[in-house]
Amino acid sequence: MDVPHSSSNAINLGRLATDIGFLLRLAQVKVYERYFREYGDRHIKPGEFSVLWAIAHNPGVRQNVLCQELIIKRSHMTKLVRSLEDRALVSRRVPDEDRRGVELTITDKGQTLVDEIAPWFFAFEDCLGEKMNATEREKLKAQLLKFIASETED
Amino acid sequence: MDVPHSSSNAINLGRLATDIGFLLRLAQVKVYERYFREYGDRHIKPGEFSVLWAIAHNPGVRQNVLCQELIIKRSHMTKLVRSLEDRALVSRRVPDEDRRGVELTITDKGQTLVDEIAPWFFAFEDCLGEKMNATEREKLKAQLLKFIASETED
DNA sequence: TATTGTTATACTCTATAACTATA
DNA sequence: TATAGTTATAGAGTATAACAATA
Repeated sequence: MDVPHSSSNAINLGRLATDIGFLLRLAQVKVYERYFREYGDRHIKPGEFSVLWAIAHNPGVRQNVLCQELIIKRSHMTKLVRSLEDRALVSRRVPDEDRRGVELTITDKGQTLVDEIAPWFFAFEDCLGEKMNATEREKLKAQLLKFIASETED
Repeated sequence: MDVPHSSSNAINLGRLATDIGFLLRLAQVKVYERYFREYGDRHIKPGEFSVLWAIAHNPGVRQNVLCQELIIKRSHMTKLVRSLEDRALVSRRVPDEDRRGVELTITDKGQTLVDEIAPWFFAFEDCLGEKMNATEREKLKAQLLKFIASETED
């Protein structure tokens, strides 16, 4: 198996070069770098968009459910949601049925932003790994989904 | 294709559920969570080990080369290396040939630590995705390597 | 001028724990 | 007691920019 840098570089990473954790980190850093290189001036971060998108597709979703689904810590979600609320992109409502919780709904302004962002956000996704062919990209996604499933509910 | 949470959950993530960037983040978070659940008391973080390991396998490696190979920013590498030096695990030497740089070498104490850590660090790696079979894990690694290569030198 | 490493600052995401309000 | 959310604090890792020393 070909390892990263093996052809162009003097350094020997040994087993680390095929460590799944290491490879996942490299892959994510590459995506992150490219996102900010190409869309850094768009002023929306991947984490923010994922929350906004999830609320848009699940009106009235409870904040706690978002935490579980997107694997974001509660304390961090509080900040993310507040930031979105400060920009009038989402609204919060305390339901009478259970006044401990908060229901989140996207605003018209938020929906307009999602409609504007989603095309290029997912176009970016389609470009990732563009030097692989479509079949290989789908294989990678499928293997990642299996991996995540195998590491869930242990 | 099966998407995460689709069977057990009420929330609809739409296209986000198969977004490569999102999947990479989920996979990495799962690895991170498991590492600290199982090895949190070992007092060595994955990033630290990767630097220590790379120095052990490349005596006299230049700090800047480590930055490029492990994709760690220079300012962050300074802190990482200093932390390792403070624990007497690596030593620094300014070469006469180019006094701008620093050559890194592992100490006897550092080598002893690497010898102690490496077995369980890589055993952890072997356990990741253990519910997938070995062939599928190798496929995932292969696809990740292709992906990283396709996102390098753009 | 360019390169290597350091320092400083800031932001994201993580973790933990204490706290309030509600169930 | 347990749950939902908030607040506070800390740490890792990222980014940027300015800086000194050297090439």
